[in-house]
Amino acid sequence: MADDSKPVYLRLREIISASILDGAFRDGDMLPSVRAFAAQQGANPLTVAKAYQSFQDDGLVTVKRGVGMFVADGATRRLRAMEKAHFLENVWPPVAAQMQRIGVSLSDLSNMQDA
Amino acid sequence: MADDSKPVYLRLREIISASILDGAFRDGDMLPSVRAFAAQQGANPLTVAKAYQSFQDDGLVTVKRGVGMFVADGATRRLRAMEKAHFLENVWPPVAAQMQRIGVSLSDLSNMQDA
DNA sequence: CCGGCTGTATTATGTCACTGAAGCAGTCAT
DNA sequence: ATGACTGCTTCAGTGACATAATACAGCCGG
Repeated sequence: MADDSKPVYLRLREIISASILDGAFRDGDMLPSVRAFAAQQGANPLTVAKAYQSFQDDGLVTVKRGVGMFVADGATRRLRAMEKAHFLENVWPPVAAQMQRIGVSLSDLSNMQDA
Repeated sequence: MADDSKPVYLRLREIISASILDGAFRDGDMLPSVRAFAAQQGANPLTVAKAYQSFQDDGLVTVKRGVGMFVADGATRRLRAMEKAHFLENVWPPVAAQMQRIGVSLSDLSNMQDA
């Protein structure tokens, strides 16, 4: 996440995912066109298309060929559930293990957020 | 961490790092030889060497050419400090951001650990 | 219809990280 | 000196990733 060392198309995917979850794009909204988003992000249109591809594979966006790509109905909710499951199964366990090794507790982190 | 999608040499580095932090190797101990560790992990000796390289770049292991590699003095403490700083600066912020997006709180995670 | 927008497919090219194989070089016990 | 261990250097192969130019296919407002 926000890791510049990762492939561009994955970074783009995360940008879009975060935008949907944050409410910048809601169900039914049209996403930026492949060419427009590519220009905005300084990337290649094909790379953007590859990022969009993963979303339509999951049925999170519907494609109206010749018109644009739209956030599917219920996609926000489903995306949040998918990301949540992925987080709890694949992200959190190793993070928790690392925290134990380096001596960081959950209460340390909650105190951080207060600051 | 424990992510099979990451490069082998980084996975090896994490195995070694965890071993040191967990006390399997203490300051002054000799690490497994490049060839031995490679055979044990089913990796290429050069790949192991690349993992070890990152440790000597940080001064955490001292190299006695022709003899072996040894955990440097105070390396355990320094490694823990380095990993802790890296975690707080680079790992935790995006994780916290993602948690907020998907609706997972710290208390949810602490309840998980109880189970 | 037509021009301009949309996404998609094809092909080619360049770059770079990762991995691997073989051999060189230093240390030490014998 | 020899042999067995150590780490290290050099060369090469593979595949993923990103970019590019070009062309095609569907939609829509004029």
